[in-house]
Amino acid sequence: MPRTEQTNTAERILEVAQDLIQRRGYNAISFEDIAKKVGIKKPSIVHHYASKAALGRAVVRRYRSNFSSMLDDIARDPEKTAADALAFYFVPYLDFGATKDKICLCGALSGEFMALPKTMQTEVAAFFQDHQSWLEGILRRGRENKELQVVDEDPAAAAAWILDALHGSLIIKRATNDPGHVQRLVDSLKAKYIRSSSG
Amino acid sequence: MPRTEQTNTAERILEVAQDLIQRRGYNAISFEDIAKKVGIKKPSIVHHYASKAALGRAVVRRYRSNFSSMLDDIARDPEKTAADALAFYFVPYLDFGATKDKICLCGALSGEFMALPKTMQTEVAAFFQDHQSWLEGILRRGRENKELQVVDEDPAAAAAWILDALHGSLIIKRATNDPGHVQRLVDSLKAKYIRSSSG
DNA sequence: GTCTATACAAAGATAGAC
DNA sequence: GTCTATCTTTGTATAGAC
Repeated sequence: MPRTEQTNTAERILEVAQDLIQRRGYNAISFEDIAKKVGIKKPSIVHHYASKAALGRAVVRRYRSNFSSMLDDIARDPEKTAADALAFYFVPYLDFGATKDKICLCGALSGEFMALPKTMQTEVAAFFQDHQSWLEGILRRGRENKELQVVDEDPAAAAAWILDALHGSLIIKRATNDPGHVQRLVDSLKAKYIRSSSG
Repeated sequence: MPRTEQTNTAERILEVAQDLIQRRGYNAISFEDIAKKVGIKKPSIVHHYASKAALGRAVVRRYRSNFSSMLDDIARDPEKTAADALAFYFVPYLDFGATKDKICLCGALSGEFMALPKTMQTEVAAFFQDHQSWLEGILRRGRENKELQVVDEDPAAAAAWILDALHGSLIIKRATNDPGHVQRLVDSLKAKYIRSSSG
């Protein structure tokens, strides 16, 4: 009856669904799985999200939006150098890397991309494009400022390379059960792009 | 009745199943999908592979084995330099990259890794470990021979980086429908590691 | 080795009471 | 907004004829 509790159900469904997709993918999970974790019954989910596709789309959209807000905050912060921004960008990947069985939501969905509803495909594509653009902007700024070491490289190519490597590292760290995998990649990336204070 | 025809059915099932998984993942496909493409009925598949998990495992095992044979042939060929071997390694990725909706089998399976049968997980993990070891060996040889530019880098770290980037590039090229994505990454990798003949 | 027929469980989704 | 009950389809798998 308290209205505040009820409004949160839609949000809790999104959180649980996201967590499950990051672990197991989209086609392997069901309303039943989600309902159990939220502590409700299957039809209650349908009340909030008309279909599994609609729920899936809402999950990716929210994830993408949250990520973008964070990235924009960093990019706009006048106290942050391009090197700071790049280092901050790595943090969520390091966080996923530190878990045993979670990866980026959109990385998880990419394996079964062609078996995803069209509306979800659109959101996943937009996620990667957001990140490509953002990274490209940071690298370009860092090259002009000399805050980053982007010398013989096209910023667009470097951005794609970084994005490819980070997402690849997540799927491989989980498949090979290698806890240090992502950390080692990020160390390499930092060594390459971020001018070290000791050198 | 001709025995030669019948023996091939098991093989054709593997080929079709692999193709479907590379496009849509494991949990999104069914015996029905496979049977239709092979031109048989569902129960005929079960005759060759006792369960979906058994079929899935056979698909990955065969893929891994074929890939490894190719890699070993290249590595053992005395006429091939480390640079040749690395360039050859990129070819299958470029081939996947040239398709609209196919990626590496093990990359496709990695998104839903935790929702895979244990026996499949083992094969997928072994695939990535095979490739890590092989790349590491080639890079180490190339560094000693001076056939490759691996200077300030640990060969193990460089191998992981290359593997991460290639698999990441496949999932992102498909999600963003970017036909040149993998080619651009491979160009970057070649520029970095393979001493160009013109410079 | 392939088929028809069928068992059985799980999935997404709907109807309607509370 | 949540529930029970149910519909319908699809999935994996089995039984047994040919």
